[in-house]
Amino acid sequence: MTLKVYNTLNNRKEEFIPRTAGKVDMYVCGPTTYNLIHLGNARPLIVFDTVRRYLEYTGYEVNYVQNFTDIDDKIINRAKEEGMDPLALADKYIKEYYKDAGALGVRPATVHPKVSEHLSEIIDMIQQIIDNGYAYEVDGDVYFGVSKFTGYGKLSGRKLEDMQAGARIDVDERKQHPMDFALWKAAKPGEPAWDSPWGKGRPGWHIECSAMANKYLGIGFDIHGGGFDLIFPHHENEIAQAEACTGCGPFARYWMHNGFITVNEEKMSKSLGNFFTLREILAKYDPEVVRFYMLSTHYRSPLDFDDTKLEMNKKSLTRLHNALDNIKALINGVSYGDSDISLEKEIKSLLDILGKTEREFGEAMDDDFNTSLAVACLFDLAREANAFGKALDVHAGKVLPVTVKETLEKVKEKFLQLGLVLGLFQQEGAVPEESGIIEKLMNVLVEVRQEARARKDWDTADAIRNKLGQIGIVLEDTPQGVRWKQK
RNA sequence: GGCGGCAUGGCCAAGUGGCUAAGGCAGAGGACUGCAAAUCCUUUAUCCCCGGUUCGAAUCCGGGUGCCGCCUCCA
Repeated sequence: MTLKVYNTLNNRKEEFIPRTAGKVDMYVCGPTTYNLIHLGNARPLIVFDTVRRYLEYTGYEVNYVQNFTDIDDKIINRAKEEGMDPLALADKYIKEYYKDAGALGVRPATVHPKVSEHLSEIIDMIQQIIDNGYAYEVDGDVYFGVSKFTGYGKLSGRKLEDMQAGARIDVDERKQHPMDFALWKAAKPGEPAWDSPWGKGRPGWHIECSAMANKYLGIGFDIHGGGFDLIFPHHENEIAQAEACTGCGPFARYWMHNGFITVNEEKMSKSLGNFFTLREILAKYDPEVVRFYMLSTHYRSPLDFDDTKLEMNKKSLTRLHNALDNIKALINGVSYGDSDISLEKEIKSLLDILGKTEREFGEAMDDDFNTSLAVACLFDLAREANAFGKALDVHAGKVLPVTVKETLEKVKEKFLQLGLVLGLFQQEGAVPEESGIIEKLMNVLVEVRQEARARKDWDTADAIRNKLGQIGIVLEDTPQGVRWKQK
């Protein structure tokens, strides 16, 4: 099994070979923290968190760097509106970011560097680029001269000549080439500013990632990720800066880009009125559903978001949870010991399926992180496990061989393990609180209902079940006894 | 205008040359159940259109149609 990764740099799937055996260094562009993160921000978080989890699952040690852009025009404008200090505003939304990411089951990166804490690295890098002849200063601004960097356009597959023709921006006459971009912006009155060899100012947008990736991972690190829209100009510029500074390349070896999220088939944007913060979605849906939804499509494909699909995915996920619940109920609700019931054939068959699931799951993920297929593997296992449970039903009430329990434990473990690679089932281990009082109350209700059923008093039995149903508690009568769960 | 992507059953979505085109949701039928729930079994596709390459194509090539994205801050 070898991992293949689609590399935007060459527009094809390539075998993944890390620069250091057993280790992966990856950098993912993080949010500009001027607001709560929106739906679109959530996708790369989930995608690259899953990439990281899978790499770790296959034995790599992953060094994961994700920046926070806490110095930026949008932050400055927003801060002005709210009468806040820009850095304080950024800091506030960094805290909110952690809440949202955490809810989605996204683990914190190994390092979360902030622009505001890396000014000296950034300034040093800009100076080096100037010294190397790739950048020039004009009135306190510093621009990168794209025509001097021969590799410009290699990531996005664009040629400078073509871009010139299509440029729609007002060209700053001080630029040597219309596509030149700012490494350093001179401060206007009232803006946050830092001292530099070119006077007071702040970094341009692209330089931060080059500088921080370089600091924490060094030139030639393994994976650089982000959204499709960042290919140009952001990532193209990152490459130009880093390689112009160090004089060598490649800056990063594998470039991965996740597809966009659309809402009702249109790009999400404030002007179209289909802009959603993650918070708004999480108010209506379990974060696990959102995560599952995003992983149900390959990361490079566009994904359309709407309530109908969310609802569909919620039901799909429930099927997986039900399978897990069914397995657990069999483990806990059946007596095991010496038994003359033979289930060797069923056990062997289930164990074969288990091995097959694990293998196919790996093959799916090895193929450029095909989470859609990987999820299908979980559904296949769920069906087989349920069928196994079905086979046990005919022996309800009898003592079953311990090997059955051991098999079920293995299935449960593998199910949870593979689910966790996708970041699912993270709540499974959660300990129920409430000092067990709800548990006790439910036992009383179930007992009363069972007594009613014993004397065929269906009206009473059904009334209890229906009324519980109205408050979101589902009762299920199974061969192994009564089960209840919250909907 | 330049560049790139996509088009698979009612819906979502894998599959990129060859056994019966994964999986999920919804629908239909059956089993189980006092009735349910959960679950299992069965069932639903001429892979956008037209040409071509090939013994053989959803899958490769050409053309067409439709949709989307990037080129400007954007995940």
